[in-house]
This record gives sequence, structure tokens and C-alpha cells, in this order.
Amino acid sequence: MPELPEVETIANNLAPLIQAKIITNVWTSDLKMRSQLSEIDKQFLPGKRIHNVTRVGKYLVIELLEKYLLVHFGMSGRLIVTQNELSIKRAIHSLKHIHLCLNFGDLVVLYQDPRRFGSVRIISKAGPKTTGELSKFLGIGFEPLSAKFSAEELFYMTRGISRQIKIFLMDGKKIAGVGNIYAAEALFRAGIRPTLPCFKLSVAKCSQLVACLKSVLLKAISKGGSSLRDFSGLSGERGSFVDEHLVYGKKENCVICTADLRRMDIGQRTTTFCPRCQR
DNA sequence: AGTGCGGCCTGTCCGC
DNA sequence: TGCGGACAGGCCGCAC
Repeated sequence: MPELPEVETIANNLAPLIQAKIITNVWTSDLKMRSQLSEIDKQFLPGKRIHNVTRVGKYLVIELLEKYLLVHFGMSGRLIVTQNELSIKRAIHSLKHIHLCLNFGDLVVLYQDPRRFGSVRIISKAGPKTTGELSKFLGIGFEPLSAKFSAEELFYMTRGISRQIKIFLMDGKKIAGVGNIYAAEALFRAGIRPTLPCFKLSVAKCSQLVACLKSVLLKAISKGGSSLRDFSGLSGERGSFVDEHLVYGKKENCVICTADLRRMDIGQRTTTFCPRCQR
């Protein structure tokens, strides 16, 4: 389940591999995903050069001269890069759930997504010219690692909001790229109960939460993300941040106070927290 | 406007 | 060993 650190890792790994290269050939499964390339898109891509590979929220942004190719990994999406000694045809036939294949001649980038919650789409730069504008265009909230996302900002954003803080953290229209794993981990590290109504966050708590969210995301990026079930890097390598999860998916006791961790559904998502450390 | 919920998907795991 | 059901959950569309 790629969140910000995983997508950042994918972008960082993919950029040097395909930057300045030209797409020679495109194949799609045409199976229904949240969105997929149209016939026009498919005809457009061949011959186009990759200018840049970045990340906005949980989107992988493959930048061409006139357009953005956006990949959202949903729950189970991943990229696989393969050298072209395997022809496209053989790669598609030997791997299941491939929905997009970008051929660059010397290598092939495959998008694989068993659950098809992901999306692949093309956006014209006629609207959003920069990735900042793209973020606005997509309705994506604050990049949590940007300087603009501060304690003061979070305090301001949460005034008059009654929802539980964990749901707020995971709302991409408010804060970009934070999903179940990093919301749970940041709240644990900040000592904040996931069910706390947003408006009850003090300035001090906002400050802790912003610091913990930033540090947990940065640490995860430095470790290549969390490798859980459906996520692995480009060539199948594992992100090692999974070893540093303190509450997400944990059944052991709290690493700080040894109390039993509690599991509950928050916004239809399983959440683990420490009832003693998180108040 | 803010909020909550259902639906989309299939591989994996667990209990019988 | 085989099978059914629970579970994983980001995002969108919709209703209130």
C-alpha cells in the first residue's frame, strides 16, 4: 500500500532509469481500473521523451514535454522494471495483473496491480504547468514535508473540525500522501490518541504531531519505505522501514510502557494504538 | 461545508 | 486437502 515514502522511493529509483529516454511502445490491459489510459493517450505516448520523474501526494508523476503521466498505486499497485532481453510479450505473459507496459527499448516499465484500485491517467500541462499547480489541480492538500506544513498551520486547519485526528491525517485533500501506516505511526510517536477530535489538539500537540509526522516520513524514505504485502521496490527489493513500525500491524505490547496495544476501527480502517501512551 | 458510508477489486490467511 | 469467509484499504461519489 504505497504511501508517500514508498512513492517517493519509487520516483527516486525510477528517475535515473528513464530520464531523457523515449517511449517506443505502449501496451495496456484495458481492464477497468479507477482510471486507465484512453486510445488517444496510447497513441500519444510513443515517441515522447521523459523529462522528469517526481511525486505529488501519492501520485507518481512522469513528466513529458506537454503532459503528465500520473500513476496512483491504490492498494496493490507496483512497478516492475525489466531489461528488454525479456520481450514485452514474454513479460506480460509471464506476470499476472499487468495493466500498463511502457517500452523504452533497452528497458520496460510494467505497472502491476492485482486489486486494480490504482489509476493511470494523463493530464495536459495546458492547465497545471508546475507540479505545485498539478497538486492544486488534483485537489491534494499540504505536502507534509514542506516548510509550509507547520504546527501553526495544522492548528489553524483543525479549528472547528470535529472529525477524529487520524481520519483528518489520512484525508488527502488536507494532507498529502499519509495513509494508514504513517498516520498510526506518527500519532503513536506524538502520544496522541487517534480518536481525538481535531479541534481538541492544542498548539503543543500540533507541534509534536507535525514533528513526528515529518520525522517518520523522512526516516521511512531513508529506509526505502515499508515493504508490506503488496509493496516492493522496482526490482523487488524490500523497504526496511517495516522493521521500525511500532504500532501498525503490531500484536505485541507497547514498546514504551508494555501495555497491551488496542485495535479498533477508525473510519473503517484498522488502527492500533497504545491506550496508555496515547491520550 | 463538513461528515460518514458504500462500492470498487483479488490475493492471502485462518478456521473448520 | 479443500473451501468459505474475513480482511487488507485509498479514493470517489453520494446523501445528509
